Amino acid sequence: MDTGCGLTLDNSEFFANKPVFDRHRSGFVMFPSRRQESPEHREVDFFAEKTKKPLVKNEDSNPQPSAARDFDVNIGLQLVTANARSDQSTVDDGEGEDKRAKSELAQLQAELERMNVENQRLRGMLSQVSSNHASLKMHLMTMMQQKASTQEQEITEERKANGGGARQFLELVPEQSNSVSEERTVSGSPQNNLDATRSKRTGREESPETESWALGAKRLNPTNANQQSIEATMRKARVSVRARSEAPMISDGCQWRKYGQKMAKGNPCPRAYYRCTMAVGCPVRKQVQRCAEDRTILITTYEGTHNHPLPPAAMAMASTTSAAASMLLSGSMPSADGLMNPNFLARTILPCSSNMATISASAPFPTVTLDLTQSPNALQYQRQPPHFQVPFPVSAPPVFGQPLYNQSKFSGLHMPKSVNEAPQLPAPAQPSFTDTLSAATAAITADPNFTAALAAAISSIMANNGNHTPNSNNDNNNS
DNA sequence: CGGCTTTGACCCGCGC
DNA sequence: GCGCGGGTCAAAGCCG
Repeated sequence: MDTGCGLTLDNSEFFANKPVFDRHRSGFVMFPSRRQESPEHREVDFFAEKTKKPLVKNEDSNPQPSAARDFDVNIGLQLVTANARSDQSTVDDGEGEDKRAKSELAQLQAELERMNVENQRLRGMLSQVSSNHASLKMHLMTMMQQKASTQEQEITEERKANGGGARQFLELVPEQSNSVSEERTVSGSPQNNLDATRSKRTGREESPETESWALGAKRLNPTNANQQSIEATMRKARVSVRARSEAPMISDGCQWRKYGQKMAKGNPCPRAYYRCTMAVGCPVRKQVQRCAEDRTILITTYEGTHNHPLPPAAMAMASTTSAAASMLLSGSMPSADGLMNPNFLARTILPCSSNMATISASAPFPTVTLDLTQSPNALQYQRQPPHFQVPFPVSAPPVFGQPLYNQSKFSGLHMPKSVNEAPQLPAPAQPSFTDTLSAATAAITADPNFTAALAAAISSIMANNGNHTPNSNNDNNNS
């Protein structure tokens, strides 16, 4: 099935490195024969690597002048071919033919095995890096929050002094962002209470950390309460992914357990509720539902942040949703940085998506909708009124991994544009290229979410590399 | 037998 | 206060 946006939504084939814990089952009534079908063939492997390519690739047959070749770590292939040539020179053509073929086969198999090991190792490293980044991100968000309050205070003071300018600045802040910000900072909000009670109800399955997250905002000192509140909002922030698929669920590399199903009003298709079971007490949940108007569209809504290391296959989606959630939150901040981010978010989160990302800060949960369907009218089906939309035309070709890399690589250069586009920012007039580059670099290094998107990109690159240049990894490039 | 799905019941917030 | 809808629970049953 072609999604038209480069996502492999074909149910037929998964990559050999697909994690063993990927064992989803369908939950839709509209597929009554699901039990009889192989689960692996009934789900969309959203971020999985594409089908295997032949081990030996003729590198000269399709030269790629693009930046993609920068990631071709070519070594093993030449060794193999060199050996083959060496064999050819020393072995007679007649009886040695089979021998040579077997030798080549053995070499290739050994090479393949080595590649797989190396691949796993790199994926593990990526997983660890991403895990570290997640904790750093939380820390950074706390600091950003503090900075925001400081800025708000300064703005208020400036407003007292100047009047007009600051007022204009504040009026440019989308209305909803205030409410979201409020939601994030007011620890005693009804939503927090709701989640607290829900955590109590689900305490049997939730970790003490999760419970303390929900209840802590009430008891802890202001600083901790702030962080707890941020974490609470991080959990509440939702990322909705719309993808065209006939499969009942997208495979994102995580392990999910279905805990409920409901008929939602206005939609003949039931909504299924899943909980992440990769770690005890992981707060991440997701809802899967088909679009009422177009049942080929699968809407998957993620909520929360994983509290455990993720397998590489899950990294892309998790990083994307995490980045979307955190950017959404930072975008709701009443600071200049916050306003800049939604635009950057839209360009960065899923730059390979062919249409647009919609950021909805509407109650009760701020939601980012990543529309991966090709239909230009896809967004019209959204029931929630978008309070501000960030349409971003993407020129990336319809391949998931590589455009992500490209976009991630260059999205930093978009940043200054975004900065300049943000009307509330007094950007310097016509900055020089050096300034632009510096700003881009600063933005890249300063934006915590870029790294998440980058992690997703790297993951995709690794997936792609495994396909394009299976021989391109060797021990010389381990570092 | 453990883990999963199914599904009716329950809880809670919200609007009237 | 009541009804509705969303979200979750938990017992029962299924499956490997």
